[in-house]
Amino acid sequence: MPKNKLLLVDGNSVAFRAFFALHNSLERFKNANGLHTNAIYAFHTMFENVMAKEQPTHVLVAFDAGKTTFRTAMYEDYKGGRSKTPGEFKEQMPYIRELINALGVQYYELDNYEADDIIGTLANKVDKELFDVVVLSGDRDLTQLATEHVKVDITVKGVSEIESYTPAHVAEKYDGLTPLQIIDMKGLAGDASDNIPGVTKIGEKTAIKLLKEYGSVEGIYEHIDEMKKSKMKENLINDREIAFLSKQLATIDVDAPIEVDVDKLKYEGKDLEKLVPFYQEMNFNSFLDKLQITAEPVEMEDILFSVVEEVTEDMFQGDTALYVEMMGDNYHLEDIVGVAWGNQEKIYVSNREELFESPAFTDWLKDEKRKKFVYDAKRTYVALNRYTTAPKGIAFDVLLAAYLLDTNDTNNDIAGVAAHYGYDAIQSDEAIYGKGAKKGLPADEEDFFAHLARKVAAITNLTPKLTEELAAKNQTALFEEMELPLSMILAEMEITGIKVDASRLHQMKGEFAQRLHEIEEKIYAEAGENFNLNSPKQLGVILFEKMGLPVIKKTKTGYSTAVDVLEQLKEQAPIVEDILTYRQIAKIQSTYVEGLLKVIQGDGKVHTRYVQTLTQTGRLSSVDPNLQNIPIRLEEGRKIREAFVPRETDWVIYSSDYSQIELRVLAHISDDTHLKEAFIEGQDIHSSTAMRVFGIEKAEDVTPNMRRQAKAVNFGIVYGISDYGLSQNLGITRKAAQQYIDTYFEKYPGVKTYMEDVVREAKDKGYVETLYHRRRYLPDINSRNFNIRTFAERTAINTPIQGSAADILKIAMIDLAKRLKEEKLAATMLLQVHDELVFEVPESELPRLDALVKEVMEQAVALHVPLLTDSNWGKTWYDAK
DNA sequence: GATGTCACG
DNA sequence: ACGTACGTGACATCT
Repeated sequence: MPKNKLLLVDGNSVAFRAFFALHNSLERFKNANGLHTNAIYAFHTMFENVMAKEQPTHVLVAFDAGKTTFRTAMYEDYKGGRSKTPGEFKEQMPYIRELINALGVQYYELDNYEADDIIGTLANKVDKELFDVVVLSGDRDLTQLATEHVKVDITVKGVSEIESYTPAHVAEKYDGLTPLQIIDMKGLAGDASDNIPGVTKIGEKTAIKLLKEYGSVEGIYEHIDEMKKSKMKENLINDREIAFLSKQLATIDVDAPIEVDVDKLKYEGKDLEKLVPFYQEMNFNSFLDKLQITAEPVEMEDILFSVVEEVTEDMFQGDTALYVEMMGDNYHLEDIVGVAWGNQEKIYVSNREELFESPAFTDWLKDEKRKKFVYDAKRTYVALNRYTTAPKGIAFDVLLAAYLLDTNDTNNDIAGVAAHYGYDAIQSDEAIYGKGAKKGLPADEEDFFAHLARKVAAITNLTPKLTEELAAKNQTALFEEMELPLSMILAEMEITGIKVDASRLHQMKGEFAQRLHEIEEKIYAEAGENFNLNSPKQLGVILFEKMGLPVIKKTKTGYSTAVDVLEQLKEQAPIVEDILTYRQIAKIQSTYVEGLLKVIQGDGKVHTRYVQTLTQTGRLSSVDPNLQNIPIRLEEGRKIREAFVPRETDWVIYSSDYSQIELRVLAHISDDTHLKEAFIEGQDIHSSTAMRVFGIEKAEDVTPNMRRQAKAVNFGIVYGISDYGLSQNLGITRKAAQQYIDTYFEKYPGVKTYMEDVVREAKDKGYVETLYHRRRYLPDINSRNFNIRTFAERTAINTPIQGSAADILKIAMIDLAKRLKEEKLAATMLLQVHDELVFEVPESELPRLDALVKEVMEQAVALHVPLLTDSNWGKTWYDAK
């Protein structure tokens, strides 16, 4: 029979260590009620680490009972002189007990005794034949307990570093001492942290020397007469009583009157019923997520549902939750493996293709009046559109709502979102389907159906909850009038896709391959050897070791070879220029030419996916392929745009973008007189800034260089400026950059006030908002760590600007989709690139589209300054410039 | 899976 | 004194 293992944890000292392990993140660890949670969090991590490492069969956490113990009775100054325990720590102790309880572990305390004594007694008492013992503490005093069957783990640093004390390790560390002699050592040398006095002038070193000769405190005093006359001997004689008292104080009582039945300490696993709500209360979302994944197959209550044989109309009564399952991310291509729908009364599940043909089902999908609640409307829409018909009447999207409520908390599956809102009758997809190569449908079809049914139940449960939360945060309109309608428009844009001229790309591929080959050969010749040009590591060795170029910047792992570094080196070695060219072409070749070719579908188009629930600011992102970062700045790359063409030959690509939308938004929110004036009068904004910052009277006296610098300042303002950032960007000194900033704020006091106000508000409320109540929480805004805090401050400044600009474009898109339909234009909206919309349009419709787009975009919202757009068109996206 | 680099707004 | 511009995604390399 394998031996049992008993883990004994010194609750107070581990908690105390935990508190200080994450002390510099104190302000980041706060739950919704303002409770600090750093010690709870770190305690949890430390405890789980040891549990995983030791795999004990039995566990107990011991706590100190109170202020007075038998030791204070002996020596009233015991543990005296300690600085007061911080309030931020004390408030967490009750929750640590609650956590231990939820982790399925018992704790124990005993009047008059410290945790040490409980641990010592239990370690001493258990049957050594049946049990090994592991002690976890933050206090080295406990090392005296180490024996052949008791190992003492002491937390050393951070949350994960532990030092294990066995008798052998003690001997090694203390020059041959046994664990029990540690007590004698404390008797002689004392212990400042517990305020144990010890003998005058004797420290650890001397104590060890004495103990090696005489064995123990008692041994020393038995032979004290034999010692030669010395100051030390005198001290020993004078402090005899103190020595014995100190030893007694340092001795852990291994025979305390405790009433713990070791058999009752058997570890039976976590108590999920307590742990899930505890994590929720503490906002420990990462632990919550992990729980979904690693939790033993939770015994879920059975869920009632019907597997549909034949679809009938009565299956679609009233408001209904709908879920469409696919095994992969790309809903443009993935097979639908199952569909479930229902409400409180009844849930239906089906994996039969006939479903999509059945009129009862398709009529319901097409009926706008019969409301559908879903998780991820766009995904649902695109998939169903492909199999049968586009669903109408989608009235709620749990994923989208969760994202709006807290942008930090999504990208989870339903189970993650559900757990966050206190609903746990569902497991994660990973738990049911597995992950990586092993991902697939469960062996038992019944498990799969039950999982789908639970998703429908979760959506049903969460819809009213999240609706209420949105209202509480004043986000109902944002959700109902902006994000949800937009998701349908995005779905249509994705489905439409944009045509890509593969032959053009193939042609470019050949040309670039040729050029790359030539540059490569040249570089190898210059370097005198062949190496992997794509490896920054190998390139670093060539440039900075072999060729001896000066190291300008380092990364975590070695030399930096980024553009700004190479730019500074190109004077010194011709190879550098070639490397820059190589990098530029290689990027275009791999990411754009080859990358795009890989994702062209059978219809000759690419169908991106806009991720609507990801960014912290409200922007969209685009994946698979990313069509929001197609090259434009450099001519070489810009050519890629020649491959983006309209779907019909007599059509053109039309593009319209907002001019300076972020600075206009800033002018609006800050209400700064001069900034507003510049836009109202239609001035060139960067020149206007240059005039004010450099004190120029006439516009024609602004040099291109001044304008360039002013442009950088304007960018900096939007990003939450810092002297360092601006100096890097402009290649000027920090002092000069600071001078620019100071002058800017002097000339634009409204902007300065806005920045101060928004940061103060963020510190106050913990979040910032856009014009349309999109919210971003900034938990770091009050951090004591300079870097973390200032980063949050810059974010507080930038987010309302970037986010409101995103709001405006979203509104324009919704208005435009509506108008295009009303005006019965054939023109189609294809892409959104943050401040730009791209369409394809029959040439004959161009004038009408141009007028409409301009009108709608410029009138999308009314700001204190005008909104302006620039538009262009041509045979390809490249030509729409 | 993390890291460095580089494409976009 | 601290060491940064804001927001993204894809690719190649290396652990």
